[in-house]
Amino acid sequence: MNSRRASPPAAGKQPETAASPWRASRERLRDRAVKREAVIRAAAREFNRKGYHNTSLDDIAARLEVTKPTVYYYVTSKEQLLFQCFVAGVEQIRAAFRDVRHLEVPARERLNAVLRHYGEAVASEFGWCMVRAEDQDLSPAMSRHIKALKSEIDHGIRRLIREGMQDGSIQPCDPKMTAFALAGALNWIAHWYREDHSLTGAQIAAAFVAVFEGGLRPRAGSAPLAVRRGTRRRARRPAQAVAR
Amino acid sequence: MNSRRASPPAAGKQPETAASPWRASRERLRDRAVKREAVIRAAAREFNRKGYHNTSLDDIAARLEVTKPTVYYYVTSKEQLLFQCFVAGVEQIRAAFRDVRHLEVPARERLNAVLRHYGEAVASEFGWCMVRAEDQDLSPAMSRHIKALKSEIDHGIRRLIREGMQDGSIQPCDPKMTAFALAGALNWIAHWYREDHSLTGAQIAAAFVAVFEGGLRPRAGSAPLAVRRGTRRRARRPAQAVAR
DNA sequence: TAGGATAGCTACCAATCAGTATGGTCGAGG
DNA sequence: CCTCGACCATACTGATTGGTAGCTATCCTA
Repeated sequence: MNSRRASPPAAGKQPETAASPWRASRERLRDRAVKREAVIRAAAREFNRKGYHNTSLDDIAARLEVTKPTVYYYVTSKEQLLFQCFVAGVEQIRAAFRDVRHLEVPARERLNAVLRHYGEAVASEFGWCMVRAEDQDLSPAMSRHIKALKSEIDHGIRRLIREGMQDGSIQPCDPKMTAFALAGALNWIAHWYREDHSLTGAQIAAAFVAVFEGGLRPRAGSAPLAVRRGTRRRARRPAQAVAR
Repeated sequence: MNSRRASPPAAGKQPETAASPWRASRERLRDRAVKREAVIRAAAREFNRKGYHNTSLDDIAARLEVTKPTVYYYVTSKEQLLFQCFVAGVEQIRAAFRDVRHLEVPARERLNAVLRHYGEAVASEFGWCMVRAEDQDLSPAMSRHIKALKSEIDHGIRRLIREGMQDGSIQPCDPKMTAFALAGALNWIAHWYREDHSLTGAQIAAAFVAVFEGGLRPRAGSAPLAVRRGTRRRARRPAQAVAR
């Protein structure tokens, strides 16, 4: 599938106008891989802005100052484009699991680390594609592939939860439902983050982890947990959480 | 818009094959409102199964054993169809807020009650439409309308959180981020519930509320588990949470 | 300099689908 | 029995869009 990945897409940067690798015919033969990545990245941005179905390949091509057949020169179908975006996002999360595997800390802390990376990935430019890649839009084969990847991550979270329950760092709970709740909250970031960039992905992830960890019910000896009193007047901002 | 709503769509039932009010030309003149609702409900089911863009109005019509112009006889556009499904779902949540308004219990418990209803609504047949109604797919006017409704719910949750912080029933936290986390987790139910009906909507909502309340970190008096190492074998089940 | 590979473009096709024009059918009121 | 209007079907359009055929231009190599 994604053979020859020169470098992981390095989400999070988003140089905004990311000078398309064409233009200067001088560097035309540069490297096929970097162009391919530019295509995928451009697709991710457009999907993020307008959704998969509302984005035509002409749109993506225009964004790169190229024509549609050129896009097809680097990608075999629109479906594959979505799939590649998905993989780029998921890969960041898989990396997070690998990173914490060897840490010698309680499972809850390993889980927190994964969740933080998870949140950052969802807030990245590939987040939308990763979270919203619908099997309804994909061929059965790709759908299976995607489900397998998602399932892997899900079970990774569940495993950390179980380990935490065993080493005493996590409250006894239902691993499946808890994993669903955690992943759901983080996935949803992709829906509203685009319109509300008041925090970075890392800050959001950290805030979420704090909520998950402590829970809503006040703890015995933990009054001064950050946050000054003085309930802010509701700010009347456009942001919302219910959806998008 | 939805004038003459005979009875609230009563989600949750889903008589599955909900005998379309057509069929026997005998009852043709029955009641316009019930037919209109049947159209909306059928649309919700199809959207839920295949997604908005992968569902044609011919599909919906076929499901009702009718033709497309008939659908247009009860609805002005596909967009409006989605909008009506959205409203049907959101109305359940608004009702939940109204219900708890007068309860004389700590804000945390009122919040929990709302979240439980919220979760049930998302798991209902209108859940998908409510959660996935993309402003990208809608005209600016309807998009604004939907955002307003979503925002209303979001701020309702935030308000309950603030009230809970004031009456001491909720741990000090950032109301905005906490509301996002809660709503996100619940919204995400719509993604996977369709494939995993092992629990009812109410059970899921209850499980989630339990997680939110207690948090992951063990509480003082509640976890006598000290614990050996020995990572449990992973269970290898098909379900997943990451998305869908 | 011929030949091949790379890379991109113009022009087109075929399919899908939201939405409509038009006309038919059936029950009700006169 | 006859018209009126509610209701629904047949058959069409117009626009979009994923994808392709085939030509062209540039560079590398021999």
